[in-house]
Amino acid sequence: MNTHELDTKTALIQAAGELFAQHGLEGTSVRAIAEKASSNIAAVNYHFGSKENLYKETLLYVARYGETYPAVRFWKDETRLQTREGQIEAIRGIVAEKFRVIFAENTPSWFWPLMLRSLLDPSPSLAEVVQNVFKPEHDAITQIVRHIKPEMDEATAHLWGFLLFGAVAIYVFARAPILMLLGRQDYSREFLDSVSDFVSNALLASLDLR
Amino acid sequence: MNTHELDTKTALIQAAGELFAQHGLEGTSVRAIAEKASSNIAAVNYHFGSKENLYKETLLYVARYGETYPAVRFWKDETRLQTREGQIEAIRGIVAEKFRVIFAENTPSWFWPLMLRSLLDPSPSLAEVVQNVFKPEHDAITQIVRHIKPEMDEATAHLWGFLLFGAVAIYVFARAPILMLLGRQDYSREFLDSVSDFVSNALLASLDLR
DNA sequence: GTCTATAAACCGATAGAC
DNA sequence: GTCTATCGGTTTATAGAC
Repeated sequence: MNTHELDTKTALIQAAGELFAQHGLEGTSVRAIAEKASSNIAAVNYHFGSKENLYKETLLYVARYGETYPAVRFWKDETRLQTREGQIEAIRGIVAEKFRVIFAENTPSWFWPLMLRSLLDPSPSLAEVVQNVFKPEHDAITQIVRHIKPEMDEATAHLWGFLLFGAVAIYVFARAPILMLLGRQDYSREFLDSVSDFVSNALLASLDLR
Repeated sequence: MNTHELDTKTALIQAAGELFAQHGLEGTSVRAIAEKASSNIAAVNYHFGSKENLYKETLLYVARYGETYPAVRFWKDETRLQTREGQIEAIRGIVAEKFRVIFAENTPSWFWPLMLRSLLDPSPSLAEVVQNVFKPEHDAITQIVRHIKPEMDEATAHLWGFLLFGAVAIYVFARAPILMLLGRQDYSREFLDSVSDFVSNALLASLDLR
């Protein structure tokens, strides 16, 4: 696989990812992808076999280059979770890094809308995405929460993980309605910082950590 | 408009709603809608003018028959919010009713997936949906929260509303992944009750109401 | 590997019979 | 109001030239 071929494949994945994020798998045509990637309609089938396979590759691409597993890292360094201050720092750090990575300047804006859309769409790739992208981080979060509150049962720890997920994800998949309700044009850096702070505080309060 | 015509229109809306929820506007064909509604491909254009217009009608149908504005009701009956117990009851009641209505037996399972998908899709109907379906409830929630905590500024009250929205919506749009992570086949009544309880407690904790 | 041309199927919308 | 037939356009996928 030479450089040129890699360039074409990457260009197709990036063009496709952006279009899939906006219009979904079924709403995006191979022609539109080829045109956006400055390629031709035969290239998609040559490099990926089919549109469905290219869709799966765009999801794997996001999992590879947009990965954010802050809870996994905090859980590996368990010693920092021994003190109350360390626990607070961990929760704040996890939330802050999620917002920071998801809305970073150099994170393509289609990464997470595509990820969340893939959760809503019935697709054969869904199980793979959940297993590789969401399960490791979710598992680490439940472990951390049960470490902080040993009396919490496993079922409740799962719900806490979903609360964190929902509190962050809403700003991705309901971006347009949120901006409408706030009368804003876009999320500013200051706004995202205040959201991260607010979400951290709410999650800490639910753990009796202040 | 006779009964038969009403039947056909309703059948088309219900068939279309289910397909739009699964495959989106662009992923659903007029032929598939007509077949599912046991009608013919000319019926959609005869009754609704276009596929886009039928899409808009399915959203209005959900807004009409699936409406759940518990916060609006609680805010209208402001006297119940004077005591601490009344405030706790209000928050619990709002959360419980949202889960109850969204996952009710007689609520078609496509109602809220379609609603949430419409937030993610760039569509001319989005502004109308936000204005008619989400804004009234969101406004009531911010009012109630600011009544409970008068020192909270308006921006933070908005964030609290989004926290509530995200905490509930995650169980709609990430239903499949959540079931995978829990190793379940479906949400049970007991599970949804425990989720409603957990979310209420977390939201109350963030307001220092226990 | 890249591209044009094209095949075969499908799309939304509509005309016209009943 | 319902339905079939059909128009004009687009879709994915592929064959074959370079």
